[in-house]
Amino acid sequence: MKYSRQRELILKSLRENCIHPTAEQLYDFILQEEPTVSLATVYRNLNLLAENGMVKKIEGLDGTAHFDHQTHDHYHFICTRCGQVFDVPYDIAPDLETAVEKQTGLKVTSYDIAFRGICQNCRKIN
Amino acid sequence: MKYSRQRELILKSLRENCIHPTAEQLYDFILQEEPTVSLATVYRNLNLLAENGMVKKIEGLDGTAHFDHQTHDHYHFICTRCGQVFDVPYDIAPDLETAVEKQTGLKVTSYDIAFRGICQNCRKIN
DNA sequence: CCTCAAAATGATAATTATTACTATTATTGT
DNA sequence: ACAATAATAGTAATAATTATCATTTTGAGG
Repeated sequence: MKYSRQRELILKSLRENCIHPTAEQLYDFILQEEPTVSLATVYRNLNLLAENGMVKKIEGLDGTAHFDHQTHDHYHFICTRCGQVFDVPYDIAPDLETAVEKQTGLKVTSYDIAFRGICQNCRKIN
Repeated sequence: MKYSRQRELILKSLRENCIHPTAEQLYDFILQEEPTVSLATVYRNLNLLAENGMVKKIEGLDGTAHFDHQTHDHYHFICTRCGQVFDVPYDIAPDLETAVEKQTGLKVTSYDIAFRGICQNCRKIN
């Protein structure tokens, strides 16, 4: 994997954006700093970075993929009203790989949990 | 919600298909019995049935939505080689809603776990 | 510091999954 | 049987993502 200015910018931008953005959201953000990057480059690099474990790709929240600069184990909660994504700490359910393997014999290489609900902000409003 | 022959057929077909099919897979299956149903009808009804809790919509496995006739609490494992989806029993991690609420204050209304790995069949082959 | 092969890019076309639209048909309560 | 309402088939439209490809950038070796 060779260096590229664009990839560095994408990674830096993701780290500055703690909202778990989609590729398109991150693209819009990046355009402000560097208006020549291509949407395809953003998609390409986010997937590449995810394959290499440098970022996390989160699927199953709302149909579109989100990206997370935090790579340590943790889960996610999406507010079904405002769409905001929150982190859920790993220790609410640690070591599920082992639990699954014990019960089913299936060897888990990765997994995600997508929690859904209404966040505290939206709950207040209504 | 009025009765419709097509919806009944869709539900019946899903129950006969324990492979957690996508809308399109189920559509192909249904065509053999009833060649006049529309793909749109399959999508419409699967979503409708899911909203009413009669089937489960599974997202986050591989980018496309799968459907499950089993409505009781359980999780899923997808083989990243052959794409087959397996059930994972609920008791490997029960009552996560409460765990999340205790730790974060967020009220969970639903959640899914998508486990990934290589299934036992694929493991044998390679 | 040149050269060149490999990798990355931007721009856009293509694909895939899903939803929207609309005229027609089926269902159901009266 | 009638009318109101919901559902359908068929297709167009949309949204998200990936593929393509000509051009540019990177980095290792002479």
